[in-house]
Amino acid sequence: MTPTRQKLLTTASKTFSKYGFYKTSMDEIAKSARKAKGSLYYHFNSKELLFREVVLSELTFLKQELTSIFEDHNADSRDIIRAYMTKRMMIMNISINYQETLRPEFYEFYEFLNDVILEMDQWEKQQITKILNRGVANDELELPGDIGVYAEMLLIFLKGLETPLFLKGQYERLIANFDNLIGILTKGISKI
Amino acid sequence: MTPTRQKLLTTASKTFSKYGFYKTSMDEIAKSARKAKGSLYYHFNSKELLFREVVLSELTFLKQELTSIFEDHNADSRDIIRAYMTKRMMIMNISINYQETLRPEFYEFYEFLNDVILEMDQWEKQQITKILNRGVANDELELPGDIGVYAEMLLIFLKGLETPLFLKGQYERLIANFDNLIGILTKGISKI
DNA sequence: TTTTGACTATTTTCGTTTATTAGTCAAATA
DNA sequence: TATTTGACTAATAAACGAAAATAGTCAAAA
Repeated sequence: MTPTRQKLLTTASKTFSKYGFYKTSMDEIAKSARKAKGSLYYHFNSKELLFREVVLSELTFLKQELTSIFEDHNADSRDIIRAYMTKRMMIMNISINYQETLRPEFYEFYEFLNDVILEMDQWEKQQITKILNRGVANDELELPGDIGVYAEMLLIFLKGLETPLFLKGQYERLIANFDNLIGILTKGISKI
Repeated sequence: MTPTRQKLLTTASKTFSKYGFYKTSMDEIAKSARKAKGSLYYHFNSKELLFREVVLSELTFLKQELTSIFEDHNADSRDIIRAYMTKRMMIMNISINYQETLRPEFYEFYEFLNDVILEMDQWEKQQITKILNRGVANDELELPGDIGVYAEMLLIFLKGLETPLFLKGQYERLIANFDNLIGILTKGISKI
């Protein structure tokens, strides 16, 4: 990662998060970064690919933060799940460019990001499955049937909350109660 | 409810659900119903008020259907909650005009329906609170703290699922697993 | 009291011009 | 060779006035 590329990427991220993908021009990004537009196209082949990198970097950061949570092998499964969910929502709340991809606009915008989102979904499903499996192995959780399905369900639940929390700006208001809901949910799968 | 008014209302509902609020004209509705446009304005003062009536009738139907569920006083609380949630999603899946109000479009469309939606939310919160209270009284549920807050959380959860299920058209694919998720949730609050 | 359709006022669409923006490339730089 | 530059072109979007469509009105009729 050269300094120029880094500079362009962070400037792009800031500008996109301020004006959104469609209201941001490549000229504007280049100018803000004090670089020529040619450099922008040398490093990122198109506007879509640039935005892709920006969203990808937000998701990469999210993954890092989440990974640190389930690496704590001493914690109780229920606590790990709780921490995972809370942290996930906390980071997503500041991932402004990811949030833009949630808008179900008219003509299926952001289709070029489908694979990025899909990859993240699969990653998350994997991690949650890991946590659940560990919990069952430790005799802390009770999950009859396919554990993968439970992981998928939890993910749907989390993703379902994204619209009310981030697009309708209710994160601040609801996050306090969110703990409550997670409490119920984790109690439902807890053996103890 | 005169026959003309009824005819206009059902025609409006059909047309709106086919083309959406903005792509449907009042002329089109009047013509489809084989009535003069003046009649449309005699019964409903504006296009917005007409759409309001249409959505209201969908929500009224939903209320009726849901009411029949928690009137069964012999059923176990957990089963009632499960039935409530499943039926709610089933009816909403066919409430096309309500679904249109879920789209968070650019300029805060459908603001004129805010009070209708708010009223429905309050009604639902009330009903869920009732069910939970009964469950606690019957010693079937365990809910320390404010029961109203739990009801609100359940509602947020249900409303959070509306976007993935209806706007992203995943209802058919996910409804099977939905039961699973409700199972976990209700187990979390179950005493038995 | 309800229904009608011709009528007006307001919005939206359309076609054209103008301006902006995405993307290219040969030359310069390191 | 790898990177950076900015003038350049092609594609897209904004601006705008004219034409069409649509929301809403109203006097007459049923």
